[in-house]
Amino acid sequence: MTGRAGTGGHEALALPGMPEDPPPAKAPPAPKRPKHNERLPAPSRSVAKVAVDVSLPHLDRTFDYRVPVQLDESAVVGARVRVRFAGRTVDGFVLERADTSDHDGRLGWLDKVVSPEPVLSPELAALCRTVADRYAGTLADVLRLAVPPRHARVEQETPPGRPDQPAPDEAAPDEAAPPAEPAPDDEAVPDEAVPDEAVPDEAAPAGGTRDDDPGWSVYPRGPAFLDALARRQGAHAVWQALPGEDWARRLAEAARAAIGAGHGAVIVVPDRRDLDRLHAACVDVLGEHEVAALAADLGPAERYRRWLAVARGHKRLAIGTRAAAFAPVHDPGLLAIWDDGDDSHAEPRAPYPHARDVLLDRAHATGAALLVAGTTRTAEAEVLVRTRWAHPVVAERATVRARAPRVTAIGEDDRQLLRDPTARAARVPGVAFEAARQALAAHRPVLVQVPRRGYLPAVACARCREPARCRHCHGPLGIPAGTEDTPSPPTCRWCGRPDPTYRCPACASPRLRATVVGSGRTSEELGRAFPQTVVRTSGGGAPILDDVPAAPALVVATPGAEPVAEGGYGAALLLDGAALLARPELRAAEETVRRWFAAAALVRPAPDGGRVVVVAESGVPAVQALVRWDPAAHAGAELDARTELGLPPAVRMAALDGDPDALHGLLDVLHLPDTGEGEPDAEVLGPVELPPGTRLPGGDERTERAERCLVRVPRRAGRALAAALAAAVATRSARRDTDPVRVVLDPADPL
DNA sequence: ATTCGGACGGCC
DNA sequence: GCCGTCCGAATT
Repeated sequence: MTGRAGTGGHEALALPGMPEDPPPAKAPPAPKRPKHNERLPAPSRSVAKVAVDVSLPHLDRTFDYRVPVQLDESAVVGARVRVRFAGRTVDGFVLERADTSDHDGRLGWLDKVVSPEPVLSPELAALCRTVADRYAGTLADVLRLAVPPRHARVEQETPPGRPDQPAPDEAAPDEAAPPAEPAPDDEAVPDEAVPDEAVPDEAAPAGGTRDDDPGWSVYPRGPAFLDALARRQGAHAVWQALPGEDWARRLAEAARAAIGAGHGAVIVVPDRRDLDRLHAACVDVLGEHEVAALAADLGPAERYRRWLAVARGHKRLAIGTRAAAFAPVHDPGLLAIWDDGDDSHAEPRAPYPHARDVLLDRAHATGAALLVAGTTRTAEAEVLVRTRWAHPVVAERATVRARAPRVTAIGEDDRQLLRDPTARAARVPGVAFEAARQALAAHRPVLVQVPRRGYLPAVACARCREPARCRHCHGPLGIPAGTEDTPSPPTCRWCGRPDPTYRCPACASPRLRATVVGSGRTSEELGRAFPQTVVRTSGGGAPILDDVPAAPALVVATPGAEPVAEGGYGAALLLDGAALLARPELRAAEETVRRWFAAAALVRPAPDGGRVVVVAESGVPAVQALVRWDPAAHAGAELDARTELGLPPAVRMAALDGDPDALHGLLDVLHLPDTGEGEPDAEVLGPVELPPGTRLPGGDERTERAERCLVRVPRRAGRALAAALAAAVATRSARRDTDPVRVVLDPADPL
């Protein structure tokens, strides 16, 4: 009220001299704002539905703003804008223009169009929404992963309508690109998928061979897959590349099939090294002007420049590391991922999407073909095959036998039986020395794959093999780098305390042995055994080599850093397999197989003398898979084992990490999906303690006690689980229960 | 009667 | 998350 006595408040409204339509109560006829400050709404479609850059789970929806006439032209769908939100100015994207709003209250004005560049197409927005939902995350978080930061100068370099290369059909296919069917919620991707007529079982009508891509003809379904690409039939394939395969070229050829038919293509690889190789192949097959290589380490300007070229339709093939799964390729006909078992395909930022699953969702939404490729097959890819959502593209056994090296397994027992003096003295058994000797004699390089980096990183009891653990914090003991003459005492890798008087708690032996031996010592050992031979080291601290010449050399490499050898390696030695397989992780076997095959695939075929020696018991399935070169069978066995144990991907899981109170708070408001069909749809496992020092997102300080709960549901309930978790997280966030709980769906390693 | 502050709801 | 509002308790 004003200075007047309050008793007559209501009558005051009736007093003469008031404005016709006064704002309620407070009515001093204050000096009017001048007219030029007023904003008028755009004549039509004056409502903009905006995705605001606010990652609060309970605010994960669009908000409507009034478009002023001045911004009518520039506030296009997909444009970056600035709006007032909760009293602050925030960034956002226009998702839609509409005539009306569902919002009852007054709409705020769209403050500013940062740029009229339509960076967030409806297709990309829909994909991000789907990914957010699948991972129980927010759209804002996914948009930050999918759309790189703007670089204004780059945007100005080339006007949007003027591609530097003639871009045929620039306008038409863009508009013709919209998603096929909006996926009904319950029959989405392979959880519940129905088989489709993706790749015909017979070879294509044209015959078994495409003269332009003879490389794919080695695989019985290969040519049919390329034909399906050319016809945009939405083929889904799981491809196991043969040893020695020029996979990069095959992928480039697949992209050419899609692009030749007027569509786009996306290919995702694990790292920069693979990207460089793929880029060279794509330029070779398709020419420079079609290819955009997207990598996170380019720097903001170059990153945005290339991304923009894709978004504007100037480049139809986007290749890159995991974020490229979102690359705004128009009308994609092919979506491919190479080596989907590599853990760098998993995004480390919330909501932790995996590139393979992003592409899967995208294939579903757009009707594009999906190609999940690798030398080996993951259990996840096996699910696609087994549900008949995807067809396997694999070579016949005879072809495999002709291309694969000969594999010999040497177990610990074998070593002792052989009474091999070298074997007892060193980690490298005599059979391996012999294979290496032969290869070097044939003037071929020898690949020596050593796990992890460093020098004796982990140790165990020499008598009973019990892993040596810190007496203080139970972290793993390791031996820091030192010299052979003056060895350092074992030291905890978590807390850093040395323990010079270690005794095994199980058997009291003071003696220790290495369980994982780094490349340094192996290099020394082999160097001594072949004194006249050059030793090259790749990875594990040393620079990574891309390739090595066809000349005698010992090439010591860590997994993922194996150089390609010109003409192939004469032999490969895979050391310390037992230690790899013995790890407790869910993916220990799968990962070991993946590393072994990656190295062995670089070796010459058996008929040309190529040999692989793997130090591991020959009876274990992983070794069998390598000996028989049957990665698909191993994936099948792996999936069977996980089905038996109720582990992903046979089931869907969510990991919930947080301090005990926060976890309880979340579980209290979590309504787990339950269809009431007898068996329980969801199980909560745990909580278990997480290792000390586990960082939680948003946790300012190190949480004292971090625990993990696992929620397990049948695959068909995966979406419902994500929805339930998203709702629970939203409830908590609306209540300002802000203690961090990290929700990870399909965690790489739930154990 | 007036001021201050913490809780809570809404955010277009 | 942050702002604004509302209400109760402390303060004048």
